[in-house]
Amino acid sequence: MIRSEKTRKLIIEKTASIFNKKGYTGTYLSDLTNATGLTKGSIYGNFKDKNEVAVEAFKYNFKFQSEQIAEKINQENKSIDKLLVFLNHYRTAFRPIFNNGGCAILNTAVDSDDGNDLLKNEVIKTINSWHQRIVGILKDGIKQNEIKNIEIDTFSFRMIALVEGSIMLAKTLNKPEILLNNIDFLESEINQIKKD
Amino acid sequence: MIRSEKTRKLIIEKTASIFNKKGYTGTYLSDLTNATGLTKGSIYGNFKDKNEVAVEAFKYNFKFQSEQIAEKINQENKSIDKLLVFLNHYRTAFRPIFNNGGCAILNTAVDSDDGNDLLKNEVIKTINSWHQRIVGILKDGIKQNEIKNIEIDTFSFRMIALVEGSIMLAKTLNKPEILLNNIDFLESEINQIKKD
DNA sequence: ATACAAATATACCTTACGGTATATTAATAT
DNA sequence: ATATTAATATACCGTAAGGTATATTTGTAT
Repeated sequence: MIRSEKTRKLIIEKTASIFNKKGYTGTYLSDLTNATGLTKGSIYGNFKDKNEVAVEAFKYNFKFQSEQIAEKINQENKSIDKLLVFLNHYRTAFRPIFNNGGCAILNTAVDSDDGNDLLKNEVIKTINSWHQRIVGILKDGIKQNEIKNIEIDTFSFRMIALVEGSIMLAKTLNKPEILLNNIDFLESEINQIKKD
Repeated sequence: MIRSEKTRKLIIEKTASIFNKKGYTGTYLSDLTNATGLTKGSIYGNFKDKNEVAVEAFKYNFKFQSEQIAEKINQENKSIDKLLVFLNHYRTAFRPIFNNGGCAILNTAVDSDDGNDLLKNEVIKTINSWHQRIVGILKDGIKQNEIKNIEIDTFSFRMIALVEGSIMLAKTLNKPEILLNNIDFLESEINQIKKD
């Protein structure tokens, strides 16, 4: 790895959780230099501007979670099991997620929704790909005759919405059981769409 | 109304949606002076600091919604109908809510979660009172033999979580149907806890 | 060992942030 | 009409924001 790539990586890794916690406007260049031990000159030598760092930080935060989930999902064969594995991920992952400032999608969606188009577009792309991932699993399950013929779009967006809303509540109120209970609920929902 | 009260009201009303859209750090004193037509001196004559304006703006944003809901709820007698009225509120209210920058609870929760304790505590108080409101309706319904003996806390937090998560998704993706579909779902859930 | 390029640091710019002491204006009571 | 108080505006701080031109250092190929 050439030097600049290494530095870019260093900057992204060290600042990702800061952006997630404090948001785009709330994260200052001084936060970036403090966290990395680098100077502004070095950061601007590797990134066009603060916005580019923020976008990369968001991608990193999401990737960090999605890669763990993808790994678990790929170990399962049946669609139902893939969905359950995905859900169960949050039962243990919520602690590190909370420590990292919460769900990056939720945070960045709210943060960028009124302004900052670059970040907003990135969030939209990310949600869509997450959604498509679930849709794919459901479609496959229906094809394989494992899953009933449900409204795929509605079901998958419901899963995402409930997970995101639960993360917000659980983190804000410091009540993890809200998340855990709603995962229980979604699990029972998933078992209900299972064919016999 | 004495002059200062009038001005405080003016400042809160004119800046509430700005705070909701741009967040605490993202809203500058210059935004406040531009929106109100007042000077910094006048604003600081009526508020201790920017934080106090932000807290009042949040309260105003929430009140704006909750008062409409409360009015509708009070017109119903049966617990089930109160819950349905509350949910159905969002079918039409989502447009003005989106134009105002989205759900104030969601936005402010995310915005204040890592830092700004004043705002955060206000959000927590607000969520708790909202939750208690739903809990009260459910308890009453059970007492009156209208509603089955369900897990009140779990059920009410699920409602809130799904509504909040749906608002986030619907607004970010510009797909109101996500919210509407999930309201449909919650409606059917409510009808299921109804005693025959 | 030296020349060259790539990466980083230094020093600085402009702008505007949040906040405040003071001056001015507007309302009120006598 | 005048004195007093309340409300608002003016003019100003100190600080730090985001960003950049230039100097310096570090790595690399010869």
